[in-house]
Amino acid sequence: MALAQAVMSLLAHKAYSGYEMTKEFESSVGYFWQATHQQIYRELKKLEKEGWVSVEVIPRGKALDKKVYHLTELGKQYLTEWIDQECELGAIKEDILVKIFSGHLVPGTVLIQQLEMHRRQHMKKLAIYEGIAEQFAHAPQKLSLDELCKYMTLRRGIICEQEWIRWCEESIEILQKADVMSLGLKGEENKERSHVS
Amino acid sequence: MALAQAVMSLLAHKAYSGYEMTKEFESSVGYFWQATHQQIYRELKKLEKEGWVSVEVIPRGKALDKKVYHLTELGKQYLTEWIDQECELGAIKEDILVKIFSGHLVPGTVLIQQLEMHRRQHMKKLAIYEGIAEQFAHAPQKLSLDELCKYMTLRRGIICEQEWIRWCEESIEILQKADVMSLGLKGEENKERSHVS
DNA sequence: AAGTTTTATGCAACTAGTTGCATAAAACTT
DNA sequence: AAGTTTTATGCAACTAGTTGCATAAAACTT
Repeated sequence: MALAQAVMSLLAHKAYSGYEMTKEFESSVGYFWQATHQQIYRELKKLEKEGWVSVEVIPRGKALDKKVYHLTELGKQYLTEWIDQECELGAIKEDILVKIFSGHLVPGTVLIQQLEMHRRQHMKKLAIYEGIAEQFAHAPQKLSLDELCKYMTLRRGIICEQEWIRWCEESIEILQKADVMSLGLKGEENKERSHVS
Repeated sequence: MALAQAVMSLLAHKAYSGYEMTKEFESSVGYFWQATHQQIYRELKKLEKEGWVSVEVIPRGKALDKKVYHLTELGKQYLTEWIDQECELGAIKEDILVKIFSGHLVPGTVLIQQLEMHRRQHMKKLAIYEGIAEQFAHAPQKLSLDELCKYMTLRRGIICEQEWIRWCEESIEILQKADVMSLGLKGEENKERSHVS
């Protein structure tokens, strides 16, 4: 897996402590890679052992030392070599699709409710991404290569959210049409049943 | 995690042996949930213990017995209740976005190459999905609810692939423009360097 | 002044998922 | 006839990821 590379990818921009990096994984990087603080602290230790990152220890009195991690030349070399290698497509694990797949077990209204909830969740994410995108919008031609790279990953996030919303709307429409047409009775039946039980 | 539900979701359509289910996870269900044969065999045993699936043992002489799993009424009940519950968005772990995120470390040509490879991979997947979609296309109005549900998940797959392709093309264009404009020299520099080393 | 939240790091025990095998019959290929 | 592929199930050992803690200073809130 590429947690090591995701961590080093962040360090390629600037130095981070474990805590700062966790925050980053909860926001910006979070839309293409997830990790808990536990994973991050452990990974940073592993990367240090390999010589891919170096530690700058900052004492904080009686509290545990703050440790700021830097990408080493060796780490940078490893990362650039990894980028040039062939990679697989990311794994997809979507609860909503599992639900839709066995959706014939429940009344159409339950599916529509799920799809509407899902749509709202993606609307929220889209709003967040569009907020971040504004930072880049004011000077679109003057972006440095490193800003441009961040912008491209953000664009992917925006497109992804837009298409989830489109699919939710399309699916709700399909279900509504099906309910009116051939499955009208079945829908009523189910409504009655859930009323009784 | 929802491996249990993904397995039961398949059994909601028909009975499967572990082997048959593995094949299904490699193709149809594979575009929204992945699992190895090991995970599936173990999960089926777990589900049997819970009483959510029942086993039909078919002897095959000297070879190990074939075990066909069926969804029980209890399992069906559990699954329908799960469908109605709130769920989180799926986790995304995309190597290609990690690569782009630290893309300023490598020459633009390397990124473009990666994006083109990625585009080809999604084109392949799209072709497969569109092939499956043809089965549904000949009688679009006459689909049963259970076929309709499968069709909706397929639609999601198709939209997803199309948008990955769109994003790859957009990103390649952005990089090419940036190379010509402000970063032309840097690109040349990098080309020279890779020529020497 | 007391209580809560944020910053900051880490251990231990757990569940989930992966990799590399082993076995063996049936079907297909050269 | 011998070799390969497909069907079919499973163990053991591993790595990856999650959950529930514990600690403690600094900053903010009532």
